[in-house]
Amino acid sequence: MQSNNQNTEQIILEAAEKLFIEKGFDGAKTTEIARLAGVNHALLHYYFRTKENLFNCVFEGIAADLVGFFNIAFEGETPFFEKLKRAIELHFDCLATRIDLPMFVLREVIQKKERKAYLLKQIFPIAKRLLAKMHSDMKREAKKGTIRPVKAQNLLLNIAALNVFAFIGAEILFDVKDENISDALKRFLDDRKQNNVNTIINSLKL
Amino acid sequence: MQSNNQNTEQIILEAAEKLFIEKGFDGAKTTEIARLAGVNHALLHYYFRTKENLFNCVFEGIAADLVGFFNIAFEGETPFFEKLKRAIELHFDCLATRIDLPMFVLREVIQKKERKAYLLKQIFPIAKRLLAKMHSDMKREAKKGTIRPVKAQNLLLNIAALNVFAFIGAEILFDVKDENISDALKRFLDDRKQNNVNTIINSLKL
DNA sequence: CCTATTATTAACAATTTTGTTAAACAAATC
DNA sequence: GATTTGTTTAACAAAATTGTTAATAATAGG
Repeated sequence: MQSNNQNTEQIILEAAEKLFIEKGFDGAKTTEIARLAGVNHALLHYYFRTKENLFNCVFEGIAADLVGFFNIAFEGETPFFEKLKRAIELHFDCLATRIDLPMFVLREVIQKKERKAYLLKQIFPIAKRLLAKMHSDMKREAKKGTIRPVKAQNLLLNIAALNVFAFIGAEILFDVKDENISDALKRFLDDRKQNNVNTIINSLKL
Repeated sequence: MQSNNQNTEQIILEAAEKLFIEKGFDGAKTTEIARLAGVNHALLHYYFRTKENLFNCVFEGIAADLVGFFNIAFEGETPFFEKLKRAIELHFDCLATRIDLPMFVLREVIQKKERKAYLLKQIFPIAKRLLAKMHSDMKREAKKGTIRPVKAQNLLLNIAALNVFAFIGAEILFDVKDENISDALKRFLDDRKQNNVNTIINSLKL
């Protein structure tokens, strides 16, 4: 079953991604990754040189996705609360595509300061732009008297907290391995999504 | 510098706690724990037999603390919003005593299903009682028309999300190693604490 | 003070883990 | 078809990691 192909690299990457997400950098072993990928473990080193390197390939891809999720929202000229609702739901849906990504990134970022530095460097310019946009929108609304005076930073953190924690909670309360997204889990996430929108919006409304 | 004492066990436990929290079960090595404790690494096995065992001693202590934090709140006959405010602040303050505990427990619980089972078994009866109390209080308030109709489960999750994420955020945005709780971090946490109370209460108020 | 018990260490050992190397194998190029 | 280039494997090796054991040091009890 030797593939002798360009996509061997991809197969290793996919196995690595699965195990790194499941067990973390320290918990996942290169031998196990190779075994899961169905290749000799020397091949893993042939393609990626070191475990660290392989991990970074996985991590940077995921981090880029996750960072991008913040980029989409808060553009356009729809009314504020509509825009806010859309942003929260969009962010939630992005996270929902792989339930275990948020916890993976948090875990690895908090554990190793180089990764933290890497992520912050990615996030900072995006967050700054987003916060500026939110701030100006919120100032306008506050002047109109339609929302409470809340700092944009706090609103953003509230959204992140509620959305991210939905998936952390899901990992604690349900079995999220593999593709078995049970009905109970689906209901839980739907419920949390709606709750998050309502909680944020109601907390702002006057 | 041989202590030859009863407290050697305690010294090892403290070193283990520090490294397990910092690096996780897989990342922390028993040799390093012994070195940090200043003892021969055979002694670690003499007292705790296995790494797994040592970890459980650390973990169960911390988990018990963390679980207990939910137990204090929502008793007494003060007005609902006062009670709620007090509960949120108390929970926040408990977590604040060791900023890195929430992430530690989440990480380990999500990674190993035995630990998850252990924690859930601890949490379930407490959460059930708490939710029942919240539910009856909230029903009364809803009837009075002082709060929106929100499920107690969602309110509890919202509080947990906002409070826990304050410390996860702190770990990402600040350097939380050791005891150097910087002024900036202190301000951040104070700000988040107040924000969390306001967000929750405003999201409920009609 | 002698003995039994407990605490501690040095030395060892099995296994795991990451990584290398040289050789086999396949594919493409000339 | 020979040569070159890139892919894959088996075998090896060093270091790390967890754990054991037997001998030594300290302590307590009689």
